[in-house]
Parts: sequence; structure tokens; C-alpha cells
Amino acid sequence: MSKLNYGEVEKRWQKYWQENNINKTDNDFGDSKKKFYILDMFPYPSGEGLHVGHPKGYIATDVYSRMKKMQGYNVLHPMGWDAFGLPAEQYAIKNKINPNIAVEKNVKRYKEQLEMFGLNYDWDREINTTDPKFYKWTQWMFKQMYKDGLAYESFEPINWCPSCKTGLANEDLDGNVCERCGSIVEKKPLRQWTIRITDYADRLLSDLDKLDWEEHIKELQRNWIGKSVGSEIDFEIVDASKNNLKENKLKIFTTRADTLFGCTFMAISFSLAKEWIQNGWQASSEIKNFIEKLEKEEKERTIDFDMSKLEKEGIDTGVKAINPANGEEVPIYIANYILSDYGTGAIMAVPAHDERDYEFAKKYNLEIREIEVQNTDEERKRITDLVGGKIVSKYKLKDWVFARQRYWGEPFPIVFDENRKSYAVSDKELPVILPNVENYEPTDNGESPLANIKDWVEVYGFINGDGEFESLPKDNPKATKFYRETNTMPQWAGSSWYYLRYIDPKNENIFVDKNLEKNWNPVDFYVGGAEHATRHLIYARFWHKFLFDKGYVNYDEPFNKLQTVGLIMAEDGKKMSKRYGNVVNPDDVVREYGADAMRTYEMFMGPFEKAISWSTNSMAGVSRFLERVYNLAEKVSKNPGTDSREVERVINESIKKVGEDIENFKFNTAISQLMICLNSFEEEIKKGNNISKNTLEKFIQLLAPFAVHISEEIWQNVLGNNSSIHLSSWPLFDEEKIKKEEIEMSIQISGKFRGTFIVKNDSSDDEIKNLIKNTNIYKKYILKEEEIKKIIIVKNKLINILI
RNA sequence: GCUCGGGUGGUGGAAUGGUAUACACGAAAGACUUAAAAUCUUUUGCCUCACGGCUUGCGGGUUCGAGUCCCGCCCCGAGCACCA
Repeated sequence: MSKLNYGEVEKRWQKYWQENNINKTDNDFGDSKKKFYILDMFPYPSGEGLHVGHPKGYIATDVYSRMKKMQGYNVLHPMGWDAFGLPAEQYAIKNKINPNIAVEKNVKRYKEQLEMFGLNYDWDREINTTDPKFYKWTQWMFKQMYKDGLAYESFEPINWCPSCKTGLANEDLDGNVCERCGSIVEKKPLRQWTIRITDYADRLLSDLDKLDWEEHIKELQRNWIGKSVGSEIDFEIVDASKNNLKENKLKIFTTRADTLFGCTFMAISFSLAKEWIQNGWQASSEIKNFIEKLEKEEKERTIDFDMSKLEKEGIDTGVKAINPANGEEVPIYIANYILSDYGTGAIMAVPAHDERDYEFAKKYNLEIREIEVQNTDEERKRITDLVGGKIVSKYKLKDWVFARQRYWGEPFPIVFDENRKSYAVSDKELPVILPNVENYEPTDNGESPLANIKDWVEVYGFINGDGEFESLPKDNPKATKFYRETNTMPQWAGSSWYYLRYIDPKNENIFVDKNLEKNWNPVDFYVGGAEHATRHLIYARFWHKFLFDKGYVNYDEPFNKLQTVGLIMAEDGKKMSKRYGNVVNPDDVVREYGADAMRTYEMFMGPFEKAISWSTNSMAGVSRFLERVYNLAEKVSKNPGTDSREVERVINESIKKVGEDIENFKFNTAISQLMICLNSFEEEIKKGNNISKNTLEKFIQLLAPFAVHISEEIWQNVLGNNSSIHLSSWPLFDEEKIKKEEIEMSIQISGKFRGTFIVKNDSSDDEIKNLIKNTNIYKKYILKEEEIKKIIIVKNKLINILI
């Protein structure tokens, strides 16, 4: 037998494909060519290279896109690099090299590995978020948001990671811990750029309904957005001015306005109490200490802290307010279970109808008043109207903290004048290039390392008629001094719109031509990790909707269909990690078994979306399968003539099944069908039956999306075709030929399986009723015909005789 | 606590309400070989010598027929979580 030299075969065909441009995607929509845009979440090119788990999604999109191309679609299947962000910067700090150089090196390594797997990306469309030609448009889009008031400067306390030394968005946290380094984050007041993503909360929520995404991912987004509809109601504060309170009303948010008559006290968060103090409220030292204590406790909470187990604590402010429903005076407490960043930071407490309020009331001996409630929307509306409140929606989603006090990110297209008033820079000034610095180290004071580069920070120019900054030489009499924004954008910026750039990657005038965008968008199929559900996928949807509202894109959702990838775990069931020393290196696998075996195995190992452990044994099994295919091909490559009936049936069945399964991302059963098909071919040969070259060709075509190199080798060098199999047309099947001539029907007696008998395909019920009488099973179980109560026949499947 | 998944052989898994365990891995036996590897052949859910019986986390239900549908539990995974 002839063992293939994988390395040689793979290199030879990869070279051939490149020379013959078979992976190019043109923008030709002239004829009736249907388009298909299939996209991978682009990787962050880390210094460690890929392990066998990383390419699983890329292989899947590769398989899918190859079938679609063979089916006549114009397919866009691009790849690029999400290369801004902390790891590259940390690597740069450690090794004292420019992150640009590290990124370039890592990209090269990643690309080599991806090419090793024979992936069909059109590298002419490659993008990189750190390329100034790319981030020019990230800056330009931010500028549009700035001009629309959607991006604004804020000075609120935000999440601060003391180890990464940067502010973070809620999406960057796991509980109270920095998602990247695991440090407990602090609240730190910091000047920030913030984006009003909450303006889009309702649309982000309701438009989920039109997306063809896995339900659990939609659910994650719904939870993250966390909409609740409730009422805002004002309670009048008794003697507000005597208490030196600025406001004479306390606004609360409740989803249970119907319980308003059961309110016996109120509770506010410690931060609201702090605000009162700042505005002149004379709190006792006891209260001040309590506030300090709560603040300290909040800071010290770690990721596994269970808020619901926290013992309720509070202190009476001595201030009272009036329940607008019944005019009663109720005390106001400061309580540790009131969140400062949700609702209004103040609640009406109804101990009889809320567990938390009940617990609190029990502890502090407050009245628990049972009332009759009608838990309906109508009642809530009625009560809200009665007390002059209003129905509002609240969200858990917070505005997007968009600035990082780090070096390796997109600079903002913003300058400030001497009075710290901000201006967008004019389009002429874009891109604002990230300058080289001596030192990439972040600082403790919340300033970016860029702040130290005086030459870069201080710029001279004027504000033009559009209210935008334009630079001038320093000595120009019209020039005045401005200061650049020194924060940089978060890593999520570039990935929020990168998929648009693949469509028109070299356009210098606009980030994407609107006509091309209309032809290619939306992304038909998006494949990537589920961990992005509440980060990238929310940001990108928001960003896209903004571009849609401004008229730059034609569709209001970017990703029509989303499919998540299941992780590949190590053979020991743990996550692959250097730490455990259980990483399987794809270079080794490809060297030993070939890229095709690895590709095919990763698609065969189980359902695509499920996490599964790597198994070198199973992988070797797939490799054997491919060897058998090659041997069979050599054996029958010259066979003319016709196929046996069974060969004809199994190839038609396989064409149908493999096509449908790839379409549905059920690669494991597609491959199992190819195995069934091969088994059947070998069986037929043993019986002395013929398999024609023509049939074999179809089989190899079905295999081609998976085993891209071997199938090309067989197609051209064994079967003698002289153009690429990947440019051939996907075979068609004949439904009639899939039918078997004879069917094995099962016999049930009173619902119990008793055996089978053979009948002609599509036999009529009467024929079956007659035939069954001759079977041994019938004779054994049916003693008298009069016993039969009923006969159920399911065509070509079974007969059930009830006695 | 809430939400979403999932529970099928020794293992990964397959199954429009219609013969559960396809396909593969592993294991066992055999052929070839001086031998091993590779390859090929056969067996392989459980109980039973067998006839036969049992089996899709547990308990009910609907149905001629349930892994699949309905109700109630248990367990595992993921996400959210004092969200008023």
C-alpha cells in the first residue's frame, strides 16, 4: 500500500492554490451569483501560538465556505488580527520592545499556522486593528459618536484595576475581579470617555428577536441588558431644610408599586447618604462611621462573594419621609443591601412583600404590615398615577467606559484647549498616530504613559468653522496651544466594526463603500466563542446600530446567524494550558498525521458547539479512514461502467446527508456518513461489484471540504482532473435512487418489538397485511385471527398488531 | 435564588414520536509475520449456559408505540445574582 507523504502533498497543493488564486474573493455580483459572508471571530495573536483547540472554529468555517463555493455562492471568508490590548503591551514592557514589533512577529507565526491547516482565507483582505490605516476609521467613528453627544466625558467613580492600572468597563469584570488579571477592582473617580450604550438598550434587547442566534446566547444578552419596568415615585422629605438637605424629595424606583400601601420604612444606599453629607446634611459620627464601614466592605468583596448571604445591616438617618399613598411618615434608613448604581439608590421598603425588607425589618423591629395586593400591571399603573409617579424602564446595562489609561490602544481623535474644553480633530488630522515611547509602563495616577510625551501631547493649531481642531506650525500667528487626549481606546473598539472593513479593506475615502456593504452584509454566519456574548457581541451590535442610524450601513444588525464553538479540552479533561503541561501542539499533529486528519478529526470529535476532550487515538482513527479512501481511489480510479444498485443508493444518500449536515454545522454526522459510504464501497468491492470512477469522484468531492489536500491529490493525480477540486461543482443527488428496493419492516405485537420482515419499498397496507401472515412471528404470536383488535401500519417502517 | 443548556455502552457520540446504542475509539480473539508494528477478519450494552428478560438520571402521565411530548423530582455544566 502507498502511504502518503502528507508534508509533501500539503505543501505542493498549498503552493498550487496560491499560484492559481483559488482563494480570492471578488466583488462581482453581476450575474445571479448568490453571496455568502461567513466570518470567524478574529484572533488576538498572542506570543504562544495556537494549540489544537484554537483552529476548530476556523476549520468549521473553512469546511462550510468550501461547500458554499462549490455550490456556486460568491463567498467572503476573511481573516485578520485583533492586536491592540494588554497582553502585547505587557510583553513589550517585559522585553523592552515596541509592541508593534511583537505583534508583527506573532501575526507572522499565527498566519503560518493557519496556512498549515490549508484554510482558504483570502489574505488580500487581511486587516489588523493596530494598522493606522485601520484605526483611522475607529477614530473617525468615535468622532461621529462624540459629535452626536453619544460619547461624553465623565468623572464618575469607575472600576479601576490596581494591577493593570487602568479603568475598566463592567463587561471587563468577573464579579468584582478584573477579567484579565484577577485583581480585585476598586472604585476610583476618574476622568473618562464614556459611550451612551444605554440609549440603545431597548433596541439591543428587542432586536434579539429577529436574530438567528442560539437561544442561550440571546438569553445571556437579555440578562446582561437586564431590563425591568417599574415606577419612579417621589416621597416628600419631612423638614428637608431643617435637616440641611438639598432636595426635599426622595425618588425611589420600584417594580411593585402595587405594594406602596405596605411601605413602612425607606432605605438608601451609603453613596446616596454620602451625597447628602457633601450637600450639607449634618450626620452624626455614628452614621459617618457606618457609611465608611460599608464603603470599605464593598471594596473588599471578591469574586466568590455571595451578596444574598450578606447579613442585612442599617442605621436610622433620623430623617423621615411621607408615603404619598397614605400620608404616613416613614423613617429613612441607610442599608447595606441597597445598590448605589441601580435604580435611584433608594427604595421604599415593604417588609410584608419583599424578603430582603422583611429580614431588615425583623432585625430592626420595624413594622411589617400585611396588605391586600393585586400583583398586576394595571394595579401598578393605577397606584403610580395616583401618587403622581411615572412608569420607567431601568437596565442593568451601564454606559460603556471607553477609555484606558494604557499605551497600546487607539489614541482618541480629541484635543483640549487651555480651559480643558474638548474638540474633535478634523478629518484631515486622522489618523492620530500612536507615538513611540521610551517606556510603556502604566502609571498609578490614572494617567496614560502617553501623557509624558510632551512633543506629542502639545499641539498647535486652531478651531475651524466646523468646530474641529486643525493643526498649524507652532510659529503661525493663528496657532494656539492644545493638548491631546492621552487615554487610549479599549481593546473592544476595533473589534466592534472590523467585519465591515473586510468588505472594502483598502478604501481610503470611507471605511466601507456603501454599495459593497449592501451587497455583502449582513454577515450570514458568524462563528466564535461564547465568552464574547456579553462583551464583543453587545458592543458590535450597538456600534453597528449607530452606523446604521447615521446612514453608513444598510442593515441594523451585523450578524444574522451566530454559532458558538465548543472548547477542545486536553486529554485529561482539563483546559489546555501551559500551566498543566497538557497542551497539544498542532504542528506536531500535522507533522505526524497530516493537516487533513487533524481537520477531519476536529470536525468529527463531537457536536460542534460542545466542549470535548482531545483524543489522539480517535484522531489516528480518522487518519486511517483517509488512508483507506486513498487506497480505494487508487484501486477504482480506472473503472468505467455502471455502479451496483447499492453503490448508486449509498452515494446519493451521502450527497444528501453530507450537504445537509454541513449546512447545519453537524460535521460529526457528515463525516460518519462518509465513513458509512466508504465502508459500503469496500463491501461492494469484496462482493465483486463495480464502483465507477464517476461515483468515486462524487465521493471525493464530498470529502474535499474536510480533507482539502488529500482530496485534491486524488482528484488531480489519481483521477486525472486538471483543475482544482475546490472549484468543482458540488454533486447533486437523485431522491429516487436513495430509496431501497426492499425494506426491512419491524413487527410489533401489541406495541412490543418481535422481529422484522422484508417487503418491497412502498408496499401498500393490504400487501403487508397479506405478507405478514406468512411470517413465523405472526404464526407464533397470533393464534386466532379474531383476536386482532387493530393493525397499525407505518409505511416502510413497521406494523403493529394489537391483540 | 433566577435563566439557559445537558444527563444514552468501557470512551466520544447517533437517533423527523416508529427495530435505542449509527459512526468512531478502546478491548478481546484470529489471519499475515521468525517477531513486532502496520494491515485485514470476527466479536463487543447489561443479566442468563440457554429460552428469554432488562436498558436512554429517578417517579408519574399522554400514546398502538416515548431517549424524543407533558407533569413532578435528582444530578452536572454555564451565565446572572441583595437589580428593589
